[in-house]
Amino acid sequence: MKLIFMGTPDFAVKSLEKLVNSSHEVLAVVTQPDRMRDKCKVSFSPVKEFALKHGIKVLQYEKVSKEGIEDIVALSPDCIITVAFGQMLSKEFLAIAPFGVVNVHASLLPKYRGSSPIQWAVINGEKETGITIMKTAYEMDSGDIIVQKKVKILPSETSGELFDRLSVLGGETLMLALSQIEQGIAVYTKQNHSEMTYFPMLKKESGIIDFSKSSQSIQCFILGMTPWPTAYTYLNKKIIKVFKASKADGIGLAGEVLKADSKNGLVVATGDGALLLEVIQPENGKKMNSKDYLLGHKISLGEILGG
RNA sequence: CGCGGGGUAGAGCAGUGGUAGCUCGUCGGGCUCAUAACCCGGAGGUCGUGUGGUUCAAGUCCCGCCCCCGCAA
Repeated sequence: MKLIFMGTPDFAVKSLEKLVNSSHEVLAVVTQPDRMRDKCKVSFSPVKEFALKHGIKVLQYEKVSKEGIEDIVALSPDCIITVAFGQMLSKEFLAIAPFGVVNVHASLLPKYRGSSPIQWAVINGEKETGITIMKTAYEMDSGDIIVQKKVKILPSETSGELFDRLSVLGGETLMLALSQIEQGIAVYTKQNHSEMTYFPMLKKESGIIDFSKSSQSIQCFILGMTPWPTAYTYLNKKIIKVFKASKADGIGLAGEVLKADSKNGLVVATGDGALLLEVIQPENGKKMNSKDYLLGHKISLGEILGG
């Protein structure tokens, strides 16, 4: 089939890679404008990087549903694929291709609608999640399901690690769905909308740790926020990122520093016990073990993290 | 040319223009039934880089370059 691929981050690249190495023809790639800056250089989105490397035409619009419609229609694709694209599509746009717009979503719909399904699944301590391939409908993540695959979430798996696994599975599952569509044997199953859950897009500020919660849920929170947007707290008004924590003994006010020395590491009280913050990153510092951090920084006991 | 912090011992950090320091680790010794404990002693640095500038004197001030990081996207 003749396809147009729309996506932006690394997650989408795996699917694009599958398509490029298949019998399908990728007419063009649509990705977000190059507004991402890294240091002094302008860096392209991962999807754009990949497309350029493989000589695929790249199109970029602030709103593809408005500015891009004519270009897309002119290419007359059989089907349009979206993977973590980051723009809402108009009804008019959804009707361009004969087979419509097919989306790869990283959750078991109708659960975890929204743009950060992987992180939220980890944050909520889910045991499993998956990939859903659906035909995009106007309402966010509400389209009919074509194929769905489950995966287990491993204990102490971070969002980043799960991202990697799901991006591969996403590509494979997409291929399966496309071949079904091509052969005309695809079954479109309506979602049970009464069971739907929706979680908002994560922002930088979403990463602040609430130490009044249970140790368990804070651990899930940290895993879910890693590597982005990153769980963090404040110490002396400076941000301290937390990458890894394990349960420890102790009790105190939420966020209270119970231990802080290079032998024990940094132990902080939570709502139902305490956590040892193992791997942290101070502002302007590298990621390091909290024990190393404490060799050069003194934290007095009883200090409250956060706020 | 987006804003900002930083590169000093194996690790993490101090260091007001004037002998290079602290905590931990490490090595040796001591005390212990014993120790991640305690005591004594030692090793380990051309202070990111430049046959750069200022100075009687630069880790410290100025200039260039390299690298790391935070914020913002």
